[in-house]
Amino acid sequence: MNYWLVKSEPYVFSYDQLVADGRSIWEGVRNYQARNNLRAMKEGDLVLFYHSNEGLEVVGIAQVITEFYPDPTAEKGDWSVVDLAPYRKLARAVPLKDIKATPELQNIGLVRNPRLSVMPLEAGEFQKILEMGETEI
DNA sequence: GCCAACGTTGGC
DNA sequence: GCCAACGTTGGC
Repeated sequence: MNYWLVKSEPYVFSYDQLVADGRSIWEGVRNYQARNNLRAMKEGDLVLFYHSNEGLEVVGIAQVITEFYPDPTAEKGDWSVVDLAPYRKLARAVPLKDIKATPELQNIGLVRNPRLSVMPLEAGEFQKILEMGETEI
């Protein structure tokens, strides 16, 4: 089991939209590092869902339901997508400022490389954010 | 709306 | 292959 965090601008695609749709293709990644992270995802992996630009908080957990395949929206280039389904909404959203204020979370991509849209998390980091979100899985 | 950080592009 | 210029992202 691996753990991840993805970012989405909520006015483009929010966690609530994922819940409403039941599942979603995670399309449009055009960054090699983010793509490689997508490709490392395994079915069943859990993915924290972060709202960028607006909200600026981790709002829920998604699950990888289909491992990577070619991005149908890519006209050229070697890009990949996965399919995600909603897993559980956090009881309490975890704001970026709280993450930045938490010593155990100083190494995650949100803090170290704010522009990366798909990033791995250590199990301990994932668990810490769940605790902050008052959520158990 | 600004701007810093980062990634990509393209001229040499 | 280097590096300057440019574009994009995303927090503030």
